[in-house]
Amino acid sequence: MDAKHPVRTTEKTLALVEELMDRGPCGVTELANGLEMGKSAVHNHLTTLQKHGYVLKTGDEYQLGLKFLEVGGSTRKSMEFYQVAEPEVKSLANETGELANLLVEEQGMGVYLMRSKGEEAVDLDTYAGLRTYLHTTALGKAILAHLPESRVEEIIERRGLERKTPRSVGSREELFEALEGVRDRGYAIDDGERLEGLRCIAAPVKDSSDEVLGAISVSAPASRVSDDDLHGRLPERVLSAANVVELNINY
Amino acid sequence: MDAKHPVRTTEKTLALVEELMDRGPCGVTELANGLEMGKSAVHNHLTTLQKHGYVLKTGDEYQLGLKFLEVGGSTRKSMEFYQVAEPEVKSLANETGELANLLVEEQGMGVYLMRSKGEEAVDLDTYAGLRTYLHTTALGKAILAHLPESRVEEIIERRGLERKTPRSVGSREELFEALEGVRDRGYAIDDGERLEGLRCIAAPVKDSSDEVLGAISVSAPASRVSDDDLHGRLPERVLSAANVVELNINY
DNA sequence: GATAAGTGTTCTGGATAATAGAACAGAATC
DNA sequence: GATTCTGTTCTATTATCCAGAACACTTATC
Repeated sequence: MDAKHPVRTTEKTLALVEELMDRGPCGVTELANGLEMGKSAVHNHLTTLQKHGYVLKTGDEYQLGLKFLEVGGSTRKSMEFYQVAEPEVKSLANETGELANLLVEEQGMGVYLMRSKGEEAVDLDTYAGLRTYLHTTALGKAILAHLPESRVEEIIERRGLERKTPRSVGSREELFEALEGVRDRGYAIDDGERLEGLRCIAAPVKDSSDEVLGAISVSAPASRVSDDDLHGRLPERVLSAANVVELNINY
Repeated sequence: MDAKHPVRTTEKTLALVEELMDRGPCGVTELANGLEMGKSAVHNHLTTLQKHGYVLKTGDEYQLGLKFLEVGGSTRKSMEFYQVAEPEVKSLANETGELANLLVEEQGMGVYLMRSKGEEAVDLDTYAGLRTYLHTTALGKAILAHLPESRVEEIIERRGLERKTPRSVGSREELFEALEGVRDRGYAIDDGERLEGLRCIAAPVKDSSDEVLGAISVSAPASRVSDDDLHGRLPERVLSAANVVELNINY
């Protein structure tokens, strides 16, 4: 699993990229200080990345370029699950008027593949590509509930169970209890755990051999989701969307 | 502009990433042959990228992970132009029922920031992040028409004017003539140049100091776009969308 | 079922290349 | 106009990347 002979130079480049992602546009000296590297080394890495389109220079500042979006967009486009689910998530958003999301698991984390806003949708700070802990969202719990228990244990081991808010899952017992509930109901719920006043309903998408491919959700402000909706109209609609994707994936 | 002291190891990693993007999932030997590198070197680079989430391994095959989408999505999200234009492109798609696009220029190439499909939209093989030559699309011509002539010359020098189809622009004279027309009309047209039977209308978005930020377009099959539409209803709608973005960007 | 040819992975030391540090040029600040 | 910031260039030395060989497997082939 771990690199036996890591390429240290590459690791420095990647650290530089992530530093640039966190800081936004900035100069050579600031990056060199943040990464504890010499200015000349940082400069060499930056000009190399620039040459290949991964970094842009405007004046004396460097920033990430859209080449990452090209590579990322291309990998997303090559995923059958995304291709099939995309139109369904879109109509889910249009029909409910709320925010609809698509999440997959990768290396123990949740990755948003897309989000689609309906007419009235709240504007969360999620975006395509954003990573999230699986145990902190309805989407993540819908996925965890249908992974083998050993995989779930691995993921807890690797990523921990840090509490995002006081109301959220924070222990192994709480999580497994929650996952049991998800399996019983068929869908996962987040009632203000991640964000006060926000309710989410998520359903898993499984392939023909019952392996979970990802999850679909709708997020809406509590003011527009009655307690009846939360266990009636909305889950029905989300489950139906997930079901259509399953049918289209399995031919 | 060019790296004086390029980091060769980083360049090898980037070459590996692009090879992986072109080939899709594949093994160590295939990559090593394609890149003319030793197997052990390729293996070291792959495990390093995997360690940081940029590459995934399934069985004996390696493939790109969604970390690129994270970095790319984050850079896109940090662009004010995208933030402001995104809802407008979406409603342009919904109201016309066709395919709406958003393009920016980067390093002499066009980069699609997003595409939004209306009810009847054709399904082109464009995707967020895709790069295209500027002179081959209506979107690109809308941008070129509002760049300083010296920039346009630089871009021609750097990227050439390769013809995509027999009908498309293929010489400096043709291009500058076309750009003149775009400036006169206020919008750019692609009438089957890029793809037989596909008509596109694109309008530039400029900031308060008249610098072009990008372009918005609608693409539709010729069967649904009359000659009247091509110079009436559609450009009006696209220009209006571009105008709204300009107003919202300049406060 | 034995052999051969494929795969990915590990290991090593010697050739390669990354980088710290100093020096430079230019901008901004005081 | 001196000082202190920038980003950039250069070089020598150190660190490290990588070819090539050997390994453990799996898959073909006869």
